[in-house]
Amino acid sequence: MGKRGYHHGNLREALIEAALKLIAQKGPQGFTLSEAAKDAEVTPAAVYRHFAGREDLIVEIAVQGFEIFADLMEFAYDDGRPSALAAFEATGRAYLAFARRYPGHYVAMFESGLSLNATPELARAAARALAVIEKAAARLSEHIPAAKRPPPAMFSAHVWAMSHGIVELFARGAPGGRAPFPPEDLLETGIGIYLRGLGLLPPDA
Amino acid sequence: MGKRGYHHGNLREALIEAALKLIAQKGPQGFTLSEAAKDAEVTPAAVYRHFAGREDLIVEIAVQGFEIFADLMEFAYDDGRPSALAAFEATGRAYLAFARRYPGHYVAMFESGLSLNATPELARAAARALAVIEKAAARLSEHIPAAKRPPPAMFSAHVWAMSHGIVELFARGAPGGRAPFPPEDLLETGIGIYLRGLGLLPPDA
DNA sequence: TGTACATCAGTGAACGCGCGTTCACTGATGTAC
DNA sequence: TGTACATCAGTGAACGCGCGTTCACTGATGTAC
Repeated sequence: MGKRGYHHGNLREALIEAALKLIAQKGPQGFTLSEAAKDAEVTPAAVYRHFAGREDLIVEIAVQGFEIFADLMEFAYDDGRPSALAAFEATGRAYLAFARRYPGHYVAMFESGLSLNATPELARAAARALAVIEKAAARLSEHIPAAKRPPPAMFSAHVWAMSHGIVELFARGAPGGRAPFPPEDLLETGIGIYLRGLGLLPPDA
Repeated sequence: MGKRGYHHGNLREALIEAALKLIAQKGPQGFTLSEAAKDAEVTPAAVYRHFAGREDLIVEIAVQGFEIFADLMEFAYDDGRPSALAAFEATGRAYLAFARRYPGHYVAMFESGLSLNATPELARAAARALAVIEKAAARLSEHIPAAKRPPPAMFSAHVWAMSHGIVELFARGAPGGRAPFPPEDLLETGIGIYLRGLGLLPPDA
């Protein structure tokens, strides 16, 4: 990768990677600029060639995270194909896959105490990601008889809450310690039961 | 309360209260011993008359929290009265009420990165609290035909995940920002739909 | 192809700060007589 | 009731540390001629 010589070559990326590792390991508050710099084999002062400061680095990571997150979910949703239900379920799996594969991003996005309006760029990226979840829920809920249909925003809040709860409690080194079941199974069965409650799945599927 | 004079009177309690306030405000990593001491109008060194150190204070708070939490949920569960279903729902409401009324405790318990086995006392308190959730779920799930009954541990994991997700995403100053609905409503409707999916509530209740 | 030079990424020393923790101490409190 | 004394909760100064950030600098790189 060419860290030979005086110039690093790709310090910006190296700092982001180091920060991601640290954030995933010790949480967003435990992360320090100095340690990220050390990981990238560089003086702390060098960080300021690429970022305005500590906060700016975290924001950058959150922005990147929301963009990957939105892309992943959009890809999984695939514009509602082959069916609203299948697309919805794929989106849920993408949520969990993202949390699992990009733990540092996930933490920066949802646990750093960052305001999603910290910068316009961040606000835009976050809005795009959350819109995918809401669209998937809204489209699916059109299949529910209007009389017993919950508001789409409520539907998507339920699904998001269960997904987030499973990630926080069972997909990390979290407090409960050992997960009683694989998080993927928990999410699939949990959402399945929920959808059955809405009449979107047959009662004994 | 008698902070007159040289001796504080009830410094231990005052420190815990200050720490709770700080933890709820800035998260467990943002909390510092020195600031808690200042809040209690005392020198940082005075803390060491009552706690072995920073970690010990957090553990103490988590233990207290799990004990209040377990008591609240046991009271709400009321040994399964008047029915397994009603008791289960009351327990869920107690979960949310606890998170709302004791935010500092909740954060210390579930977001401080503390191992629940940090001390035997903590392990015991946590186990008692989690056992209430599991018992409520197990008793309720006896009403499901054995063939389509999920394992009780999975049932309670779902419910816990949705409760925790709602707390984290919508009941705090959290990322989503404004909650789309009151958290209490979200939990009630979400769990309601889930229970309907299990056949524990009539399809159109 | 070779040389002069502008650019700018990273250095290294320094700053002020607040942290957790220790230590010898002091003086208010409560008990024994 | 009054005095002597032991207890021990809180003080205040000090420590070493790592933090985020600044600054003048240096020297590798790449371009212009």
